[in-house]
Amino acid sequence: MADDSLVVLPYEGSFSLRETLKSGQLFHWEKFSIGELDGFAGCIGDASPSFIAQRDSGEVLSFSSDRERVARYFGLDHRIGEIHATFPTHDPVLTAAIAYCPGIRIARQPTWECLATFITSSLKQVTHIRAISMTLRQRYGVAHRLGDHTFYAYPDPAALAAAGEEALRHCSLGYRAKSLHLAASAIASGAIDLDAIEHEPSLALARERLMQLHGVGEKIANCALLFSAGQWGAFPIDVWIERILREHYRKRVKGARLQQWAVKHFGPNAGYAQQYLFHFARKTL
DNA sequence: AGTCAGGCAACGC
DNA sequence: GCGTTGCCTGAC
Repeated sequence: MADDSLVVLPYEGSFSLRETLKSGQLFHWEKFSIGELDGFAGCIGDASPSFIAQRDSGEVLSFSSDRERVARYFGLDHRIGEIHATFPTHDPVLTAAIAYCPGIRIARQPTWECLATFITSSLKQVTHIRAISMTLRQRYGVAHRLGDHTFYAYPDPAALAAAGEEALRHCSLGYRAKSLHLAASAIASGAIDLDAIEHEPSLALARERLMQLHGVGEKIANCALLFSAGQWGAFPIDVWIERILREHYRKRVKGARLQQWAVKHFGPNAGYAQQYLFHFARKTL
C-alpha cells in the first residue's frame, strides 16, 4: 500500500480533519507523513492502515485504493447543508458553536471498535482512552506495517473474549474489564448481533438492544449508535453537554427528561448538533 | 494526599 | 421515578 498513489477526495461544505480527530470520537489515529505530506494514519476495522491528509487549501488526500473506505469513515459524503437545514432556526448557541468549528464531522466507525472503545471510556479522559485503545490493539490486534511503522487493528470480539477478563484488567481497564469482556463474549458467541443492531432502523430499539450489555447505559449506547451506525438522532449526554445545556439553555432537568428535550429541540439530526456543541463546550466553558 | 474525570449498576427510598 | 454510592486508574 505504501507505493499506492495519493488522490484527492471530494467533499461538500466544511471539513477539518484535525478538529474531527480531536472531537472525542476517534482515539487511535497517529501523525504520519508521506514524503512532504503530513497527515495521519490508522487502521479502519481490520483493513490495512489508511492514510489521510489535509492541505492548508482544504484539499483532502488518501491512497487511491482506499479512497472509498476513508471517505465513508470520515463522513466526506455527508450533505452538511441539508443537515444544518434541520436544526432549529433561532438558536444562537448552536449557531455560535457551528461558527466556532464548522469542520467537525460525525465519523462512521466500524461498530465493534466504536462500541468497545466507548465501553472503556467511562470516567476516563481522552489521553487515557487513547492509551487503552493502543494497548488493546498492540496486545490483541492484528499488526500491519505502513512504511517503517506498525499499526494495529482493533482486536475483534473473539480475540478479547479469548483474552479473558483478568488479562484485560491488566490493560488499565479496572472495573471496565468485566464489561468489555462480557460484551466481547456476547458478540463472539452470537448472543448479541451487532450487525443487526447497526442496521436496525429504529433508534429506540437499537439502543434498547445495546443497553442489554453490562456496562452499556444511555450515554455509551448513544455514542456507539451516533458514531458507528449513522443514527444521527442519537444524542449522547455527557458532563460537557449537560453543562452547556444547563448554562446556555437553562435546562435544569437531567437524564431521560433532558434527552427528550434535546431531541425535540434539535430535531432529527440532534446528534450532529451535539457534536458541535460538545466541542464548543469543551473549549469555552 | 486528596480529588476528580467525557458512566454504570445496584441499592435505598 | 429519583437520588446515592462504589468502582479501577492516572493526572493534577
